[in-house]
Amino acid sequence: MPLLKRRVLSAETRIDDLISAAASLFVAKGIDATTVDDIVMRAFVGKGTFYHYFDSKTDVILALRERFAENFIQRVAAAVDACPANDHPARFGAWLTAAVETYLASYKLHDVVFHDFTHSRRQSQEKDGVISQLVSLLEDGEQAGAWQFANARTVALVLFDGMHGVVDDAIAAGRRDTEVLVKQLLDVLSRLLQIENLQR
Amino acid sequence: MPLLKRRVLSAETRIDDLISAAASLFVAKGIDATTVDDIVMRAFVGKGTFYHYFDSKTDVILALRERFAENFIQRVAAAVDACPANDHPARFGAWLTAAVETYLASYKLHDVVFHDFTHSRRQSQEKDGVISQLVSLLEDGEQAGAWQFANARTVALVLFDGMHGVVDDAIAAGRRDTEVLVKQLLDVLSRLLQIENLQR
Amino acid sequence: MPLLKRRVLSAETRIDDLISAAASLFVAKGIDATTVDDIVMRAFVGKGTFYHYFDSKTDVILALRERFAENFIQRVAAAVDACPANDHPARFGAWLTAAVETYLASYKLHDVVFHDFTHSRRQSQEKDGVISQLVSLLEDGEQAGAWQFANARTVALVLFDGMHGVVDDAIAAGRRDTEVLVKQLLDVLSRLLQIENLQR
Amino acid sequence: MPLLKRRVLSAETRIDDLISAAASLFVAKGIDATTVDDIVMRAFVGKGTFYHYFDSKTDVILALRERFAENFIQRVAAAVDACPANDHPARFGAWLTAAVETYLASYKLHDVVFHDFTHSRRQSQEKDGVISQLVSLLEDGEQAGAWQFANARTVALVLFDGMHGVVDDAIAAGRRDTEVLVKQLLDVLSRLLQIENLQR
DNA sequence: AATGAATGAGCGTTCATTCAT
DNA sequence: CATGAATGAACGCTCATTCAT
Repeated sequence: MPLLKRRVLSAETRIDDLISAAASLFVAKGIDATTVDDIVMRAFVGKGTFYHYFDSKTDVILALRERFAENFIQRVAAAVDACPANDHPARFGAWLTAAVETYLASYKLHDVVFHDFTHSRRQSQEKDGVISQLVSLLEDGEQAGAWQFANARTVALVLFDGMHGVVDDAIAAGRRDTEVLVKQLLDVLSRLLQIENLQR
Repeated sequence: MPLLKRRVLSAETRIDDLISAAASLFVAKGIDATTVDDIVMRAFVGKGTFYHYFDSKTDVILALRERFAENFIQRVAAAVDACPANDHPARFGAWLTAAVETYLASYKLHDVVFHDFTHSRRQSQEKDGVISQLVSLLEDGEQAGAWQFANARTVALVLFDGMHGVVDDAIAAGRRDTEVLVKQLLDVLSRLLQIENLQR
Repeated sequence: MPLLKRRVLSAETRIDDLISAAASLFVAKGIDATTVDDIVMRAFVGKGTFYHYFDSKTDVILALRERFAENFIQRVAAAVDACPANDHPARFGAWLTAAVETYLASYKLHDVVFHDFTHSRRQSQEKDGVISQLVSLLEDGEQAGAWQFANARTVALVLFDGMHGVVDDAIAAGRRDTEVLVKQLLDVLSRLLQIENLQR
Repeated sequence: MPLLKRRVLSAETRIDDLISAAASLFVAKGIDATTVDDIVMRAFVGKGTFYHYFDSKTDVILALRERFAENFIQRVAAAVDACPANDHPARFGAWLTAAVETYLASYKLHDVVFHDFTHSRRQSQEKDGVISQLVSLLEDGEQAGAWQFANARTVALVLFDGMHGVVDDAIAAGRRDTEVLVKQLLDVLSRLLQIENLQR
C-alpha cells in the first residue's frame, strides 16, 4: 500500500510546492542539513516527483535564487514606481526603503540561498539584475540633473553593498527597525549623491 | 611498514603546515571537495596528527579565517601608519589603497573562507576587527575636524562593504588594476566623507 | 498537452517497434544502461504502452532472445536445405558456414541478449532449439552412413560451442573473414566427424 | 556505541575475507542482489573497510575473477604435471579430467563471475591464460609427434569450449558424474587429436 | 606524539512499475 | 487503447572522525 495517495496536479503547482518546501527547510536547518527526503516529505510528494521536476538538489537552490531576486526587483520597482516620475530624490528614497524592508523581511532566505551555497558571488545574474535596476534609477536622475557622477555602476555598487553591510550589522545587533535604519542610511548615502538629506 | 617515517617537529610548524596545505587546497578545489585526507597528504603527516592539532575540519577553516583577518588588519595598519598622523584624508586614502590591494591579492582565499563556508557573516569577529580599525581611523579624523558624521560605524560599513562590492564587480569583469579601482572608489567615497577628492 | 499524439497502430507493429528499439539500444549502451524511458522514447510511444504489451523490461529481453534464436535457426535451415538431401558432408558444411556467418553478423546482439542478462545459460530453450537442429542433421548423416559416433548430442555440443569459441576468438582479434574462419574450423571439426576435409 | 569492535588485521586477511564473503553471496543470491552491505556484514567489517580495500563493487568481482582463473590453472597444471612428461595422450587426458572436475566443482561461481557480470567474454585475460596453458600442452605433444594440426589455438578453443558446452549440458540435465562425462568427452575429443581413444 | 586502518551514519540519485486521466 | 506524471524502494559510495598500535 502506498504511503502517498497518487494526486495528479499541474506542473506549476508541484514545482511551487517543492520550491516552497525547500525554502522553509533551508531557512530552518540550512541547505546541507536539508535532505531531499525532507523536502519531498514536506511537499507531500514522492521522491521520484522531485527528480521529475528538478535535475538535482542544486537545481532547486538555483530556482529559489531566481525567485528570490525576481521578488526583490518587483517589490522595489513597485515602490519606486509609486513615486512621481520626476522626483528623483524621492525615487531613490523609495528604492532604499523598499530594499531595506525587503531585505529585512527575507534575509534568512537570502543568506541560505546566496551565501550558504557555493555560487560565484561575483558574476551572478541575480545581483546583476538588482544592480541594473538601481543603475537605471541613478541614470534617470542624472539626466534630469538631480545628481551627477562619473560612474553610475560604481555608485550603485557602493549604495547596494553599503546598504547590505549596514543592515547586516543591524541584524547582528538585534536592531530591526526599518525606519531608523533607512534614516541612518539616508544620512550617509545622500552625501554620496550630493542631494539634500531626504525626508520621508 | 608506515608510509611516513615519524618526524617530530614543533607544534607551530605542524599547525602552520596543515593550515597552509588546507588553504591551497581550499582555494584550488573548494572546501567541500577538499577532504581531510587531501590535507594530511599534502602536509605529509598522518591523519591522526591532523586531529591532534585540530578538533575538526571546521577548526582549520576558523583558524584560516583568523589568520586571514589578522593579515588584512596588519597590512592596512602598516600603510596607514606610514602617513602623517594628522593628515587624515591621506590616512583614509592609504586605508583604501591597502584594502583594495590586499583584497585583490587574496580574494580567492577570502571567498573560500568567508563565503563558501556556512558562517554567520553577520556577527563575525573577523569583520568586526576590520570595521573597528576603520572606525578608529574615522573617529580620529572627526576629532581633528577632517570630517564629521552622525554615526561612524554606519559610514565605516558603507565604506568597507561598498569597497568590497566595487572590487568584486571589477574582479568579475576581469579588471585588476589597483590604481584605477582606487581612483574610482575615491571619487565616490570621498563624497561620503565630504572631503576634497584626494590625490595619491 | 501530450507530447505524443495518440496514434493507433496494430499490436504487432507496436510490439515490433518496441523490440527493435530495445535491441538497438541494448547493443549501443548495454541492457542495464538502457532504461524503459529510452526504449519508449525511441519507439515513439508512451510508457504505459510499453507495459501494455510487455510485463516488464525482462520480458522484452526474452522476446528478443526468442526472435534471435528463431532467426538463427531459419537462416541455418535455409542454407542446409539448399544442399542435396543425401550429401551429408555438404549439409554439415552449409550448417557451419551459415552458423559462422549469422553469428558474425549479429554477435553484438547475441552478447547482450544471451550473455549480459542473467539467464540460465544451461537450460535455455533457445540453445536447445539450435542444438536439436544440429543433432537432427548429424543423425540423418549417421543413418546414411556418412559418419558415426556414440552420442550425437555430445558431438553437436562440441561442434556448436567449439565454433562459438573460435569465432569469439577471431572477433576479439579483429578477424572477421568468414571464409577463412570456416576453412579453419572445417579443418578441425571434420576430424571430429571423421570425414574427409570438406571443400566448399 | 559501535556495532563492530575495532579489530586491526593484516590487509591480506581483510581482502581475503571480503572476497570470500562476496563469493558466497554472489553464488547464493547473484551479483545484483548482493549489496555491499551484505558483503561487509558477512565479513564482519564496516562499510568503510570495504572501500578501503576496493575501489568499487566491480573491483571485487574482478579480483574474484582473477582468483578463479588462477585456481583453475593451478589445479589443471598440478594434474598434468603428475603425468610422465612424454606421455602426451595421458597429459591431455589429465587436462580434460582436471578441467571437468574443477569446473563441476565451481561452476556456480564461474557463472556468476564470468557470466552474470558484464565483461567482454571475448578478450578476457582469464580465458587467455587457460587457453595458453592448453596450447602449450598441445604444442608439446605436437613436437613429440603425438598429434599434429594446422593451428593449435583453434584446436585448443574447440577443446575448451566444447568441453564447457558438454559439461554445461550435463549440469542442466542433472548429471554430475565426472567419470562418465570425461569418458564421453574423450570419445569425441580424441578424434580431434586423432589419437587412439584413451583409457584412464 | 604520530600513524593510518577501521568505522558507519548519511545522502543523492535511479528507474522499473503503476494508475489517474 | 494510450499517455506520462507519480511513486518509493533500493544502493553505491563518501568522508569526518576514532582509536589500536
